[in-house]
Amino acid sequence: MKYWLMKNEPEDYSIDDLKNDKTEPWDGIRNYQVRNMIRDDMKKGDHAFFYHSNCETPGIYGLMEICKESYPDHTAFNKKAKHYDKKSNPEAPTWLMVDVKFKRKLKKVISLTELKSHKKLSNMKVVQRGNRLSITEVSKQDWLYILSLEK
DNA sequence: GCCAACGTTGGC
DNA sequence: GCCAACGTTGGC
Repeated sequence: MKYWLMKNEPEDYSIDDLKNDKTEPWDGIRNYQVRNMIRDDMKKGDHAFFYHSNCETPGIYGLMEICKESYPDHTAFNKKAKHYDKKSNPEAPTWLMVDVKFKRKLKKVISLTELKSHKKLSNMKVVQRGNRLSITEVSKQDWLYILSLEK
């Protein structure tokens, strides 16, 4: 079982949207590193943090679970979709997505500022300068440590 | 809204 | 295959 941190802009889709929808395809991944990760390493039942990026308080807002392993991201073929990719061929899809299931919101938001203030978490990708991957793996140790900050 | 960091594109 | 130009991400 692995643990992940998945970023999204709340303006686009937030933890509250996921709470309403229960499950949702995590589409729009257009980065090869991230695609390879979800294709090769992400399994049904893995746990993930829902991270809000590009907003007033970037940070971890909730917990979710991977409920469907990677499959073609059809939004890549939709000219009207935000992340349409004209080079992607439906016969051999370049881009993949997984489905996520809402678990719960955190009792309190663990902001990026707070994450950065903990030396123990300095190995996390999300606190490192210049990190632009929208999905990163979180160690079990860090996962548990972050959950302990919720209290 | 600015801009640093980094990925991608494409000319050569 | 190099690398400059360009686009995107995302914190601030």
